[in-house]
Amino acid sequence: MNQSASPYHHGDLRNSAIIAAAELIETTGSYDITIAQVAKKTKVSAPALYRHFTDKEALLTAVRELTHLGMMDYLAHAQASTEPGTLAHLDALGLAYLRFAKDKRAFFGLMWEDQGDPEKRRAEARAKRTGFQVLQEAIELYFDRHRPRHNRTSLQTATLMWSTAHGIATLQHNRILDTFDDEAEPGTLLVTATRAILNAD
Amino acid sequence: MNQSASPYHHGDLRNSAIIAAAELIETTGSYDITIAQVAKKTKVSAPALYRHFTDKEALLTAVRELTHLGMMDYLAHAQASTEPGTLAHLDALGLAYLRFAKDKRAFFGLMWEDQGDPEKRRAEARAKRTGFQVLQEAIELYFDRHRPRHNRTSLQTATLMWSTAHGIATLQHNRILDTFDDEAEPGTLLVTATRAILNAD
DNA sequence: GACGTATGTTAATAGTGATAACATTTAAAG
DNA sequence: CTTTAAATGTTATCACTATTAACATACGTC
Repeated sequence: MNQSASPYHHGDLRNSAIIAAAELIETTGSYDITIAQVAKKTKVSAPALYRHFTDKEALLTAVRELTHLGMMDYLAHAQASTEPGTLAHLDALGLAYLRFAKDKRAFFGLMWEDQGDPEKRRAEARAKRTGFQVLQEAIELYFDRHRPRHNRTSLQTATLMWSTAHGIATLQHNRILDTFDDEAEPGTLLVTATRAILNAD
Repeated sequence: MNQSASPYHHGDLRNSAIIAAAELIETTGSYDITIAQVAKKTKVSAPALYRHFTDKEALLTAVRELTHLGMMDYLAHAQASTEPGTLAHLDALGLAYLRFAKDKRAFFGLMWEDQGDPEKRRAEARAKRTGFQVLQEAIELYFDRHRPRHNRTSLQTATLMWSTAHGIATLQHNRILDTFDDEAEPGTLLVTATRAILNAD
């Protein structure tokens, strides 16, 4: 019962390490963290982490899972605060995405990083798809109420909208948007693009 | 005159190193190269490179300059092979961007990387703007011939179009597009978005 | 209570960017 | 020319990385 009596075994090192890593990413503003930093923050030796993660990448993958959940929170909040099937609903989803990219800058960079290994990529595909499907379903509801002039599917439209939102978010993330247009306001760009994609024939 | 007589001084180490770095990035398909690799390829000791670059980042910055020139080639070719002021001209520019992202995968990743230091970012801003301005001017010519229903400026439109192209390119780059929509064809997405952005009110 | 497994530890390795101290070549100045 | 300073190389060294090896301790089960 007395924890300080047996400090040899941590008890929940795996989860603690994931949280420590996430906190480090949060505070340093970069996902370029080291195993040693995580170990220190968890008050454990660096090799101990290898009992719970095959390598550094595996730890980051675990953080990515958390990150996807975090993004889902943003999307869920947007969903809950607007009426499904409305244009405002789609706007809210896109704006939530931009807000997430800005609020959780380092995590945004981390989560879309290429995994290299096709194996690992597949493992994370589900989490990525989940967010995308939220958008696609929202678009379906929108199309139910507002029949578009074009004949693109909800899937095609979602891909188009996500691409646009992702482009804006990424340019903002890498601080390039200002370079192109110092007046550009990401949110304005997004709602403009959204309307164009939904309505154009 | 006899080069092999005095191999101590390389002669043009700075440029050789930049080219070696670029070739390494090309062949390995990643811009995560090491100073040691570049030194070896240039047949010089690693510290020698520090006579010509303050640090690794400075070397990569030099490669980025080359990369931007390379992208300009793609854009220039697109410009030369289509009639200015036409929709086909704008399509060609966007498609050239996508093709560059695919052909020169590692370089595409490298060139848009965030510089962190605002100082360094400014230094590269010019190169980034150059490509953007090509698009903006092409849009101006297009608007001269095809008065749009909306009243967005060429700058706003260029920002919107670049964001979209960049989003598609980035999702493709990070191998996420398939995850969302395995039928999605980047070029088709782009021309669809282009028309929507240009024509929608 | 003995014993295997899980989970820690410290020691050690190869590879990283970078600096210091030293060597050689080149170019300028006398 | 020759002396000398600057430019540009070299090898040795450092602090730090991810990771593995060898060893130690605690936990759960028979």
